[in-house]
This record gives sequence, C-alpha cells and structure tokens, in this order.
Amino acid sequence: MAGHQLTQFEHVLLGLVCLSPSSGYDLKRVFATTPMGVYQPSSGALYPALRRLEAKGLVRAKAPGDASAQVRRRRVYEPAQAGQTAHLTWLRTPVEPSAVSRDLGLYLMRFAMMERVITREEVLGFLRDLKAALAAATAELERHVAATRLNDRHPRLAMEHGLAVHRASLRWAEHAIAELSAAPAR
Amino acid sequence: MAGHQLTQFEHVLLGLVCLSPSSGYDLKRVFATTPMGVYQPSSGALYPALRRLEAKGLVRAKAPGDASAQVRRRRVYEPAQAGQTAHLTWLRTPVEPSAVSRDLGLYLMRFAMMERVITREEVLGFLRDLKAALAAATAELERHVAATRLNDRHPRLAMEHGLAVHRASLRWAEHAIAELSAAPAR
DNA sequence: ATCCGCATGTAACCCGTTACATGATTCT
DNA sequence: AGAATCATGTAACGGGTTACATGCGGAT
Repeated sequence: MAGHQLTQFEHVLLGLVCLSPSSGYDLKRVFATTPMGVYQPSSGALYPALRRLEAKGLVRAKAPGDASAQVRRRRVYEPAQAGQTAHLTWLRTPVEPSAVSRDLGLYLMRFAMMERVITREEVLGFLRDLKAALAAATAELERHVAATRLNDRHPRLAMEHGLAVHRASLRWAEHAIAELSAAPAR
Repeated sequence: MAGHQLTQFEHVLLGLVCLSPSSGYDLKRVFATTPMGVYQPSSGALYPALRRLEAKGLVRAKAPGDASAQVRRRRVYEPAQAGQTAHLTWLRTPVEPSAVSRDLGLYLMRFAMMERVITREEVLGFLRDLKAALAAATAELERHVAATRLNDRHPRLAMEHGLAVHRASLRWAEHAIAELSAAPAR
C-alpha cells in the first residue's frame, strides 16, 4: 500500500489534515498566515503532494456533504486509518541528536502537533531527548569556538550566533518541560 | 557570459573558493568539519555545481603547480575576475526584511565572508539592516502570539520558541555591531 | 597483494519552483 | 458586466539525493 516513506513536507501536510480536515487551499492559507510561513508551498508542490497522500491511502477526499449547494469544486481531505497511524508513528519518531540543528523546525512542528494526540509522558520524553540533543549540539559548538583561531572576527561572531541560538532553544526546552510538568492533568 | 543567477549553494561555493582556492574534496571537508555542516552536500550536488561555476566563467581550475609530482588528479578551483565581482555583488545584496527568518543562515554565511573584503562601514550597514529586519520579525511574532487563542498549549509554546530564537539573534546583532564598532581600525 | 582513504564523476529518480491555464464564485 | 478571489491543476525546467563507478596513492 504505502509506497515508501513520506517526505517531510508530506508528513506535515498529513499532520495538518489530521488536525482538521482541509482542502489544499485551506492548507495554503495555513502556511500563509501562521509562523509556519517561512515556507510558502507553491501549487505545484502542494496539490501533487496531496494526491500522493491520497494515492497511498493515507488521506481521502471527503464526499461533498450531501447538502452540497456549491461546495462541489473543493476537495476537502480527511485522514484515513492508515494516515492516522502513519501520523502517530511520525510523531513518535525518536529524536536524532546528530540532526537536531538541521531539523529543529521539524521537531517543533511535531511538538506542536502532539497535543491531545499522544500522552503527556511521551511528550515529556520527547522534550527531554530534544533538550539532551540540544545540549550536546551546544557543547559541540562551544568546543568548536574554543578550538578556532581568534584571528578572524567574523567567523567567530557567526559561530557565536549559532551558539546563542542553540542556548535559547535549550532554555526553551527546559521551560517547556517545566510548564508541561506543572500543567493540570487533562 | 554568466547564464542567469546563481543558486544559493553556488554562491556559497564561489565564496569559499574566493576565500581560498579549493578542490571539490576540500570543500566537502569544509562542510564536514565546520558548523556549516548542517548541510552536507553530496558528490552529485558538489561537483556539478563547481562545473557550472566554471562553465559560467566564475572560477577556473588552477593549472597543476608545475612542480606537479602527484597532484594531477585534483582540480583546484580559483576565482576568475567575473567570480570575484559576482561574489562581491552577492555580499552586498541588500537585506530582505521579509525573508530574514527563512534565510538567516545565508545572511550569517555572508557576514562571515565579508571580513577584509568590504569596508567596515558597509559591514555595519549590513548588520544594522539585519538587526532592523530581525526586530520587525520579532515584533510580528509577538503580535501573532498575542493574537492566538491560549487554548492550545503546544502551538503557543512552539511560537514562543521562535520568539526566543529571534530575540537571541537580535541580541547577537546588537552585540556584533558593538564589537565591530569598538574594533581597532584595520 | 590488498584494503582503505583520496578524488571526481555519472545516471536514475524525485520533487519543488516558475509560469501558465482554467473555471467558479463573490464583490463592486 | 467586469474584477478579484477562490480553487485546482499541469508542463517545463532545474537541481539535489542516492547509489554506483572509477582510478590513484599510501598503509599493513
């Protein structure tokens, strides 16, 4: 059934459809109006990706709600069972410490989609792994900064930027763990 | 001569070649060992890109250093005049406020390559523009966080991550401006 | 003699961008 | 009626990833 594995983009689309059934245009608006908007998918990326998800049996086009007055031309997608499980599996993918700097945006996206879908224990485990990976990446960068010649000011400053950003992410992870730990049970 | 415009990746490669003549393998090592390593170019991306730069007359393969013992199979690239000017033009490309969140890594790369190539005044102008763009992006995010329902904890936390990271970048820009302003004239 | 690191390259495949096309619906 | 927005789609093109191929040089 499911061809091979999905693109990150396809995983995000599937996640959004799981959050609430949407048409391609709805999803376009999501990217246009939320802070996800750092990436603005083109029609040529979005619609074929949805068709691929449909072809793999992960989503299906909802039948026009029988009270169809004019809603004919909108293809509203909803998740299929296989899509639900694929989404859950994606959310539960272990944190890869070596790729955390590259994929941090994706990890944040996954975190944002975890609410009310997986248990708080699992979320806290994810955040702890993320925090550990960020701490390791930060230490690695510190090593690198210390090992670098002080001759060149710009490269050193650029590395310090990376360091500052990593430290901010690390502090955020600690903050998020604290807030979720203190939150009332759902 | 120069076909159309270069890829960001090609611009980075050109910049590295301008910093010091390098072979493809040298460049591979640069990506593998420096904090640039978030992106690990494959052979199928790297060597064709260098050939494209060569075909556009921006770099050329250095003739084997006549004292050639065994250095025959290495193609060491050095910048051509057109490459130098293209690199300078790239470094001087104005900061695009609307894309600063997406392209921050590229901007940092450009900053790291500016040393000793353009005047300190220009560098400071660049940093001030970058700072302004980051401040605008931060304000935008703050607006968005404030306007969002407090119902969902995870999305709000994810947005706060973006906010924390933007603030760190902003503070870095201020720090960099201060440090460069205080630096002794070269 | 063989294995590993150096060093460059190529081909199939996939996918995203750009640009264009098309019709329906709503606004003025 | 005409314009803008909604809504989906397609074709050409470019470029990156994966995987494979190749040959030299030094190390065991």
